Amino acid sequence: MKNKSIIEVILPISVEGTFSYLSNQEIEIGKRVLVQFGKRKLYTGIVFSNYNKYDSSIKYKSVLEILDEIPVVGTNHLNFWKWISEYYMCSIGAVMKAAIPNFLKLESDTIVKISKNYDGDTTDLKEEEIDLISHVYENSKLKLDQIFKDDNFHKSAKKIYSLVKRDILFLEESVKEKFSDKVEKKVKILELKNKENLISKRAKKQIELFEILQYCFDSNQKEIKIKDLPKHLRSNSLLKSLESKSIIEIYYDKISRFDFSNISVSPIPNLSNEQRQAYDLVNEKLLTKDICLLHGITGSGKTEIYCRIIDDYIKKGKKVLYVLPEIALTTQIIKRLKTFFGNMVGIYHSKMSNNERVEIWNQFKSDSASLFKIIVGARSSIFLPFDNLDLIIIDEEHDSSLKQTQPNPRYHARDCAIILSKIYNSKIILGSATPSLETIDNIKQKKYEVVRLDKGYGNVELPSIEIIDLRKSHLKKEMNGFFSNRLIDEIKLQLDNNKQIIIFHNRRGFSPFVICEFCGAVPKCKSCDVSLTYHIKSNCLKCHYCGNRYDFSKKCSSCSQETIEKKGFATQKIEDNLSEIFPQIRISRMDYDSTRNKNSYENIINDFEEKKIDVLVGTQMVTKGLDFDNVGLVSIIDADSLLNFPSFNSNEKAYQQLIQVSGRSGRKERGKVLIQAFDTENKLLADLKMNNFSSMVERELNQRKDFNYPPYTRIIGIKLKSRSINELNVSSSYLSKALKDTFGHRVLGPMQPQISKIRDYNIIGFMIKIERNASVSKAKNILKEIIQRFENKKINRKTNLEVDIDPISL
DNA sequence: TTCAATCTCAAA
DNA sequence: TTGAGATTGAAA
Repeated sequence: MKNKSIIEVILPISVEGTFSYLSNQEIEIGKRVLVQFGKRKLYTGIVFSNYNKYDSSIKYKSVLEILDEIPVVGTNHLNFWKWISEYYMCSIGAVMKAAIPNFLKLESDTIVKISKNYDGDTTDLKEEEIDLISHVYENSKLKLDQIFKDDNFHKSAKKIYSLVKRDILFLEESVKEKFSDKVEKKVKILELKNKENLISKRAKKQIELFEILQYCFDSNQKEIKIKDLPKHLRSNSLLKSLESKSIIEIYYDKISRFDFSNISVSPIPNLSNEQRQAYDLVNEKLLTKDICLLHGITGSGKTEIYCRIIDDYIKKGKKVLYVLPEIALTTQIIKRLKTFFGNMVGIYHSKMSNNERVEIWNQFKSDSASLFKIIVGARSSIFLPFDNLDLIIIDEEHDSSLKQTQPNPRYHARDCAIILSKIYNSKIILGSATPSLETIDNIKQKKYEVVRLDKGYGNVELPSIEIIDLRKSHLKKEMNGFFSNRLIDEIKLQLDNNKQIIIFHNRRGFSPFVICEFCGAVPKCKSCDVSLTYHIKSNCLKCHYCGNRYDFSKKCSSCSQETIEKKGFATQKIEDNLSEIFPQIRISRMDYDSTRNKNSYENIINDFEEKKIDVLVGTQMVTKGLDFDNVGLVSIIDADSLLNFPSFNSNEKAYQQLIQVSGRSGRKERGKVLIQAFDTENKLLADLKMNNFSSMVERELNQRKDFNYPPYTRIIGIKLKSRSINELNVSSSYLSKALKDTFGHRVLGPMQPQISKIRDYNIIGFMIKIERNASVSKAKNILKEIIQRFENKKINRKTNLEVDIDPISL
């Protein structure tokens, strides 16, 4: 093994550990390599370490290709990956999968070809084999998995392998580069003499083009972009003919997908006194502590403060990461940041095109002096390979979208960012109007600092909150559909004042369930344990968990009566109901169904901004961060559905959500919030009305303490999933015993989740509560052993086990 | 006997 | 995660 080094490689698969390969040269850590793994398949791996000892028990393969000149991630980030994989109990390969843009992960496809040694002799061949061969013959570059997808051949794996053995077919692995530079077609002007000799007088277009070129050339412009030419002169044949006369040369120039030209920026607006104070305080506190929470009520202008601080940082040549819980929010923030910081701002999230993501990524690789100084992104942006990072802002710190739930790694961007900040020695600002209890606890423990901002920007008062007693309204028959008379009057008033209205209801579709009024049967999804939601537009029943559609009919499938009725209400029905009451107004709906198309979300927002819409009805999509000036009223149609959610953090989440929606009202002048509820005695609503966040916090914290929930414990969630209920029961009682033997009373479960079956998989959950003063990592090690034993048991083979560290719900 | 579906294990 | 040899099960 002389002159060969052994390197450890991370592969993008969910198998524990790294893998050793041989290389005839030393490869820098963080570079991508192409390696074979398993019998055939080629993967892109990332070099994790060098200088390893030779181990005779390993059958080494060699690195096939080194894919990078410059490492694609630094050692800093690899340590970060390692931490994530340990903390969240998943393979480092799973972390790699989440971290690296898809186009940097090359994978081979198996191509089926006809062997050169095959002479076409069909004797000794079966009919199916001949079919197969001719299929391969007709389709060059046929992928193996394509054959299996083909209905005619989907069962032909064995045949293919036997034909391969007989040297009739052969399999080739092909790896394609996925990323491509964006190019621009250009023309270089070479020679402008002899126009008369070269171009015939009848070639009018050529002459026209020639003259334009001449003009350019004379004004000292030696090349021109095709797209700058007039449309009728861009044709390929026209350009080709000039090229053949050596007048021009056509070529392609690599360009960036992003605009780095200097655009004019406007100054950041001056801060109000309150903002100024908060700004000063944040700066002061960050001198001694690394993490500071900016606890500012909605509409207090946190963003301006961020901008100031960002500005300070980039003026010192430093880099800032700004993480938001959702992609939808990035567009608005980006717009604002761009006006202040121009093209120093970059975006990064999973809905961007693959090529764009690679380009951003490359911007951050170690040697390139990145043009972006600020990156705004969703949770995956914590994986960008910064060479240095000085400030991380986690906005809407409490938002559960910061946590990934599916697939592994189930990481929380806020918590990971804190680790990241230790690696880079950077500061963190958490922002929220309703901070998570975990964060509040960290402040109480003096781990984080906090700065409060209790006044609205421009001294706008918090919206007035009124709770409408639906019980009374129903009794007094003061209802019109789902709208109490009080609410209708208020809507009228707002409309008369030319104000806009947002109506929030967290159920999409038309009717959340349908029921047979004769026998009481509720149609459910075949694959999931959920009732089906009626959608009016497609007149069908949909399962909101797996997306299955079913035809809607009045006829009950269990008693055959024509008595199926739609019950309950969701956004579509509210929209309908409202337009009956107010036929003349413009209503729009914003939910998962109305924002399926790429731009529909932005279109709705824009229309609302431009006041083309009077009332916006929506699900939780409307609760987050949207900033409209003219909203006078926000209404929650049915608060009870938020309050009665069986999860340990449901109150916290409900409060956060209600505050969030309320905050959409009255950004410029005081707005109103009307909450319709049956359970008007609810303490949460009282706190909300009094804007008493700390009362809610104290009550919740006491509850959490009494019942051993976070932040007083750390939770490890475990889910078992299986097609067969019987097997699941067997596995779960096995696991239950194994867990309880070691963790005792800390184990909760087995328990049925709210939805016990999704996509034909039955689910059973467990929860382990680890005391705050106990070692979580020790617990994880023990758990790992238990899981190992669980998976080695034959009876559990068909059951999937998922671990979720710090789950946000059960 | 034969073929496909399913299980099981190992990969560096 | 993937591939393929081994095992199982049903059809013929």
